[in-house]
Amino acid sequence: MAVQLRPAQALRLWEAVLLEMVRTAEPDLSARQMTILLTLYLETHAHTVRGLAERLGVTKPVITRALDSMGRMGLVTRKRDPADRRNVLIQRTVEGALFVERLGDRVAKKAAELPH
Amino acid sequence: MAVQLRPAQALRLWEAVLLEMVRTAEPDLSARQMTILLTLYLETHAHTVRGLAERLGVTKPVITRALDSMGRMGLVTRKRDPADRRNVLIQRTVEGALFVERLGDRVAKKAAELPH
DNA sequence: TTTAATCGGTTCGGCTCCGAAACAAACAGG
DNA sequence: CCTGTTTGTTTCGGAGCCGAACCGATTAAA
Repeated sequence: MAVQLRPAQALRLWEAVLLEMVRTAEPDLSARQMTILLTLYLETHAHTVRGLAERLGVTKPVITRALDSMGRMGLVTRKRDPADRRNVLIQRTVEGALFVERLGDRVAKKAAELPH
Repeated sequence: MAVQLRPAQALRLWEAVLLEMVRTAEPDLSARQMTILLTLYLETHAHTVRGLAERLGVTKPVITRALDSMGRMGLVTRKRDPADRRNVLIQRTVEGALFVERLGDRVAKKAAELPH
């Protein structure tokens, strides 16, 4: 069964989750950083800087800087591709996986609490 | 009937909507700005700068600047409170309402397209 | 009336981010 | 080799945001 979510409910859900994010402001991720993080943890194949830049429709430095800051937060790691040493493969971390998992739980919880 | 959304589905939904936002990047709103906008359009009572600052847990200049930029985008307007002229009441605009409405439709559409 | 409190806005130095361009390293083909 | 391409990073000037502190206007209290 597909997920039934009316536009008004969607907005309430979006606001509730955003408000909790802004208020707690743990690792404060921008929309771009959050998109990169979710892409990394939901699309399981290997990811490169170039691939992420194309997917998001941004330039390469944006990805490099986002990976820098998320790396400082411990959410991702980088490794040279041994097969083609020009490439950098972005790798997941335990901390990053936990962060994404908490986000999923948070959204699901807010959805369950929505008025009918 | 409450909204049923598993954590894995929630993450897919979040990623899909964020990706579309980043790629189109129309009015590019930060998490704080988006939260303010949704608060204004979902909580129908009158809003002041101070009230919004408390709700989001941020300082007043943050709200002032967010309202400045959203005002330039045509998403909100400000008006002095005639009853207490120290207050500034934030007002909705047609353009802002349309923006919020599009967001709701977008999230609902992505939710309906989610795999089971 | 004078003093204090409240409200939104502005100033300030510091920090982050932006994209275009230049760059170094690594491959590919002749 | 040597030339050209690809990949990720760095540099650069410019723009925007940050919170603490301060400011001017307004209201409330003494």
